[in-house]
Amino acid sequence: MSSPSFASLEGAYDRLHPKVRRWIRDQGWNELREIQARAIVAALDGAGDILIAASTAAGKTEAAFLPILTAVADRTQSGFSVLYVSPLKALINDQFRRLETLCEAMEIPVVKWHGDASPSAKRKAIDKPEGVALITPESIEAMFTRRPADAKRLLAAADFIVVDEVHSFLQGPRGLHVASLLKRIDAMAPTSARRVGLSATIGDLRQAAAWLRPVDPDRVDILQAKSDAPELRLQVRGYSEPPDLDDPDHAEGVAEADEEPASDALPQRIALDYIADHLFGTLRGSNNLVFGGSRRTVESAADRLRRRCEKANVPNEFFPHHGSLSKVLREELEIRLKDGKLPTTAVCTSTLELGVDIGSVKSVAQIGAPRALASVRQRLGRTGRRAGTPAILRIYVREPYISRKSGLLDRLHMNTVRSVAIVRLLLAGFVEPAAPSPEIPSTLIHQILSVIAERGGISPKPLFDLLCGPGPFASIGTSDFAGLLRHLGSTDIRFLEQAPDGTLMLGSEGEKIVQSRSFFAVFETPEEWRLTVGGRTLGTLPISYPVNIGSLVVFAGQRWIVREIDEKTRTLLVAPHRGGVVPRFERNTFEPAHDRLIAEMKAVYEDDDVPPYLDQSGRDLLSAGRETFRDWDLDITTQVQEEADLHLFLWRGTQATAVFGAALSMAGLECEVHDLGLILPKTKGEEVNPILEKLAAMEKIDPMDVAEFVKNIGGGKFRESVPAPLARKQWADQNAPLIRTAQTMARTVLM
DNA sequence: GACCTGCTGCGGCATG
Repeated sequence: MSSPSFASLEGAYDRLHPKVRRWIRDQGWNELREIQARAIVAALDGAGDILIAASTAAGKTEAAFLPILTAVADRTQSGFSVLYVSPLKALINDQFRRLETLCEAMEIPVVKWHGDASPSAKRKAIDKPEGVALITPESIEAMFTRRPADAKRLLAAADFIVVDEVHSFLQGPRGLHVASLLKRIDAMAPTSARRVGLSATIGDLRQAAAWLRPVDPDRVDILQAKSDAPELRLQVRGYSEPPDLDDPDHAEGVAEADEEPASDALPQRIALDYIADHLFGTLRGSNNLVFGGSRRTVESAADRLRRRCEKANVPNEFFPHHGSLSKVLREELEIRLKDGKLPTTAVCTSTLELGVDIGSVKSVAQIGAPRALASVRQRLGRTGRRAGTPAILRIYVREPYISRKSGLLDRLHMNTVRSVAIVRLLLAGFVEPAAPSPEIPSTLIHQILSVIAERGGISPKPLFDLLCGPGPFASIGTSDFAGLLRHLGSTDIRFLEQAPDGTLMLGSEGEKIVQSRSFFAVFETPEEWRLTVGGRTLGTLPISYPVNIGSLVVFAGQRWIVREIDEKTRTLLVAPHRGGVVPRFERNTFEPAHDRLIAEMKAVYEDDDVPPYLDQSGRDLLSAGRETFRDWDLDITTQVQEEADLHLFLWRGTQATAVFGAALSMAGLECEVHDLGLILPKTKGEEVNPILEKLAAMEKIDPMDVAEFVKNIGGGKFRESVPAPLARKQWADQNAPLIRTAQTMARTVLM
């Protein structure tokens, strides 16, 4: 774990291959960044794995590749010497451009290997595998299942495997997938390749080290860049929805009218209209990113901003960017941002949060209070990148209008308070650690199918040894595994079949799944409509979105009318139109908040400081929220009866609150989760207290019992093929610590 | 009351 002292770094440059040194001089670089010097020493003096954690644009790629190319420069063995694994094709294309001249100077071939990369370049690499391959996890998967013999020839002899954006793999099914593929590459190789992880600044570096090398995390050399965070300028602006607005969400979906209506029928302006006014006045003329939080808000805001440009008779410089827009439209915008010739503001979801090079922007804005520090930091990394320029962040908070009918939760102004809590934790340097992934069994099923496809057949024992043990599926024991195999072989699943000698082979369903092109990714893509105008694809809408001939839709920052519907090819032909409705892209989940964020919200309620970065309206909202908090004595009061409903204030993160809610469901109480606790509809305190007492008094709550009451347990592409007992056991294992705190919570909430 | 990500191999044809 030790990193060399700075004194020993001075000779780092001299350790590099002469051709690398010449390339560095040709770039006109005066010196190496500290993180690069440290990586050179770690890679060339050490023999183990390395984790490089530094902010965007800190030169991580060069930190890894300068020493790695030095180390492999004289290699003659066949097979790729370096694999670079990236979560994004676009990132591979960027990195290819950055590595091209360096590799050319070293006479080391480098090949892009993803779905859109040139087949002939890939074929050439198959004929003569050498040098560096830049590849996606799904392309590795494809190589394993479609050309296993080549997989071994190409991948097994690698000296280094570089994994970029490691933080994006620390939770979720795709991270489990990559970890499993790395393990399978190791299993083919005579000696394990050294792993080099590149990561943004993250909460728990040891977690990342454990992901990178599960068998020996303590021996991963962790190099963290000394943070040279730029000056931070921030503002939190508060906006209240107008009075008498039945449903601000509905209002957001109605695009502003094209013509000014008669003065007696002025449409109600909603908070988003005022936010758009401010964005238009503040951001015009420079490059910026506006994070909208949802595709719907992105479209709604982009439409409002474009209209302001039209009204002011100036060229539009605000464009939407999200995952449902066609690649062409997105790339046009990315190029426009990077070029920097025309002032450009992208209104985006998290699409522009990581990876892809769009240059440095002047400021970042966020519509709606953020829920995670990890993404706020990542977004801030897009601004203030040139020396001497500050990082600018504006948060636009929307709060409901308060009338006499308003409820307690509305009056607490949680969004404003959460924004203040976010800023406090941002300044304190807090970042959420990775949460456990519920998709472990589903992803294991994927890998079982993949290994069998790769090898034709395999016995249960070697299959277990290959996939399980330390690594992504460590929580699956031998009996779980045996149960899973039996389930997958059952007549209603038919993923597997077993030969008389015990060899596992693909069953009829398993065969179909593996043959399909969509097998390579461990995540699902829902069915969608394709929107086209004059043969050009604008993007996609969920198939669940109701459309008719004549439907109006705001999409890609413009307004359209649906002219034709082709059910067979799932295509909508649209034409420009003046009216529009902003579509819903649907999904009924919400981004979880961490324990510490909610605890900080409580601290914000209890304090009486007036943060200087709040505008006047934000200050008013904060102070009104605090007043409500004090009026109800919420520092000590945990139960509040509000008409027929009972509030339980828990002040815990989303996951702990949800687990407590599941424990209550077990006891027969239905409830809804929100940031500060639970709502029990049509419930009285006297009904709840005996149940809480019982929970608090129980010697031990068995997590398996609670698991019975969890809705949508597990997750992942193959969740429906996970045996129910295994799904419950996994949930119980992952949530056992929270079940223990649920008893403490029951005691706290008792009145 | 949420977001994002990825994709083979082959036959048949036109082209240089």
